[in-house]
Amino acid sequence: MDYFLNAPLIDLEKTLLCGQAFRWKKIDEGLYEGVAHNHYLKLSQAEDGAVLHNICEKDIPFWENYFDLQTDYKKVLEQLSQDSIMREAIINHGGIRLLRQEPFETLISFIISQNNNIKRISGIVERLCDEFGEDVVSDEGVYKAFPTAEVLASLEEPMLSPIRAGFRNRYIIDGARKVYYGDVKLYDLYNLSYDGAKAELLKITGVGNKVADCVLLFGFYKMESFPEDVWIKRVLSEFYPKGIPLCFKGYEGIAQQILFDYIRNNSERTEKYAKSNQ
DNA sequence: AAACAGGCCTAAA
DNA sequence: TTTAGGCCTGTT
Repeated sequence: MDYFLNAPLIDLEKTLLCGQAFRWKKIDEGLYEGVAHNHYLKLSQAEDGAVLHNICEKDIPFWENYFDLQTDYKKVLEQLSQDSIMREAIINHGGIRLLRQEPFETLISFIISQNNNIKRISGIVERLCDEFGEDVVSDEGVYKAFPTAEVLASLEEPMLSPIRAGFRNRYIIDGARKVYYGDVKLYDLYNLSYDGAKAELLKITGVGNKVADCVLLFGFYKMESFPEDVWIKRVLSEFYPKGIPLCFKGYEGIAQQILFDYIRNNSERTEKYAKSNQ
């Protein structure tokens, strides 16, 4: 069945391709496909929503959660709009929704993301899945799931060389092993505070402040996480030298995504930072 | 060709 | 505790 996902304001192009997730592909105008949490999906942009093509009825709750339907984006944007710079950013970049991603996939993906660009990150993730992921069979064909911690924990560094992640290979293996052997109880982090969960993630070699914040935001939906990468640092120094406004409170992560896209794309005020690579 | 990419590790003060 | 240099690979 095709299912209309009621997601007010959603912009699939931005939501799926802005760099919060790395397994979605644009296959035609307004049409995308990808794999998330072992579920394949093809979907297309609609007015205030998306059409999920040929899905099982039992998967509806899964996708509603993945696309963060429990968050009222109209209300959130109204709150964020109390800030004038954000109000301007929202005009063209307010259609981004946070995706509620799988924690282990998020962890490894953002380990890979460091000192890297979205295009290459996507390529590395794709090769990682092709090499080590299990099959996900769909009506459209056979796709690959993101590899499990168990599989990645069993690898030695040279075995990862085909994915061309370079110096990140040892980080990937360290992360997988710490998760698989319970040194970091990844799936308990849902129940910890932001600070507590972050301290756990920082035990992993290759996970620093920024990667941890991304994992907390995209993998554990801790909305107060505000990952500060080089782009956001430009936003902060240019627009918010005294810190981010109070009206971001509770939704710092959504604000971050909007500002990230704002400074990288289509912003007259920020075109001096024209992105070189994507 | 040289710099840079949604950073982090390590060594050294 | 903070800071500089280096890092795989790929692109411009």
